[in-house]
Amino acid sequence: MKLYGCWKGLVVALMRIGELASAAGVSPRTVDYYTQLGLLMPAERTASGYRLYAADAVGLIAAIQTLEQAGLRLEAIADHMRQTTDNLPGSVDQLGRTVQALHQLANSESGAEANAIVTALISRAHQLVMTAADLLGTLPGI
Amino acid sequence: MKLYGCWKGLVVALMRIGELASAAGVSPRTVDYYTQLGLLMPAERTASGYRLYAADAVGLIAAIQTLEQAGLRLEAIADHMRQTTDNLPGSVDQLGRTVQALHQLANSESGAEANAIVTALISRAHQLVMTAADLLGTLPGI
DNA sequence: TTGCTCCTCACGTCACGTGAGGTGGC
DNA sequence: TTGCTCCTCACGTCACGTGAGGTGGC
Repeated sequence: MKLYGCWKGLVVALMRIGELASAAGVSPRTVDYYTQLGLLMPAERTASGYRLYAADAVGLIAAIQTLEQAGLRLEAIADHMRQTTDNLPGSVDQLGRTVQALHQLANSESGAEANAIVTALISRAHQLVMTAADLLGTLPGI
Repeated sequence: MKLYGCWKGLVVALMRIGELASAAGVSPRTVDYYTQLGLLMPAERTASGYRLYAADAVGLIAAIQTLEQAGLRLEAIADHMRQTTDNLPGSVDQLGRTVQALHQLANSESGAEANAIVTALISRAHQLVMTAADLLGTLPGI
C-alpha cells in the first residue's frame, strides 16, 4: 500500500524504514541508528509508531555517508543539521578570506617540518572543499 | 649525562624518551607509540637500542596533537610526513582556486538540506585552515 | 641497586555500527 | 500466518592509546 503524507507543505509519497533502506542501499538497522542520532527525521509516524520518511531521505543518507568518508563525526553532522543559521555563500566567503590570509603567511620561510604539517592540513581542507563542490554540483536539490 | 649527536648536519643535544616525554608533556608510552607509527623518528639509536630524539621532536609532538584535535588520523599524519614533495605556497594557491570555484556554485540556488551539509564541510575546512594559520603564525620554525 | 629503556601482549575507551530477541501492527 | 517494524541490550571492529611484565643497559 502506497503511503502519502504532508511534508514541507506538499503531499508526497512516504516510505517505511525497509523501503528507505533498500532505496539508499543500507540496512534498516543503519537507518534506525541514523534516526536515533537525529541525522534523519521521519516526516511523520503512524499511530502505531512506524516511522515514515520522505523521499529526500535517500539523498540525505548518501550525503551523510559522503561526509563520514570526509572524516566528519556523525555527531558533528547532526549538530550542523540542527542549525538553521546556515549561510552557504557567507561561509564560502569567510573561508576565502582566511585562505588569503594564509597565503601571506605561507610565503614567509618556515621549517620543513612545519611546512609538512601545515600542508597536511591544507590538503585535508582542499579535499573537503572539493567534496563540497561535488555535492553542490551533483546534488543541487537534495 | 648530556648526549650529543649529529642531526641534519649540526651537532645537537639529544634526548632519551623520558626526557622528550616530560618536555612535551606526554607519557613515554605515547612517545613510544608515535615512534612506532612513524610520526616521530629518533635522530639516532645508541648501540644498545635506546632512542635518541632531537629537540625539534617536542614541537612536533605539539603539532601532531593539534592535527589530531583537528580530526586527522595518526596514519594520515604519518603519510604526510613521509612525503617530501610538500609545497606549501602551491597547495594554498590550489585551495584558493577551488574555493573560488565553489563560490560560483554556492550562489546558485539549492535545497536547504544540501546547504546545511555543504556548510558543514565548509565550516570544517575553515577550521582546518585557521589551525594551519595558527601553526604557521605561532610555530614558524618548528 | 635504582631508575631508565626496550619490546610485546593485552586491556580500556570511544565511535560506529550490527545481531538478536521479544513485541505488536499489517 | 508471514514479513515488517518497534525498541533495547549486547556484541564486534577499529583507532588510539595505556598498563604491565620480563629484559637489559646506565
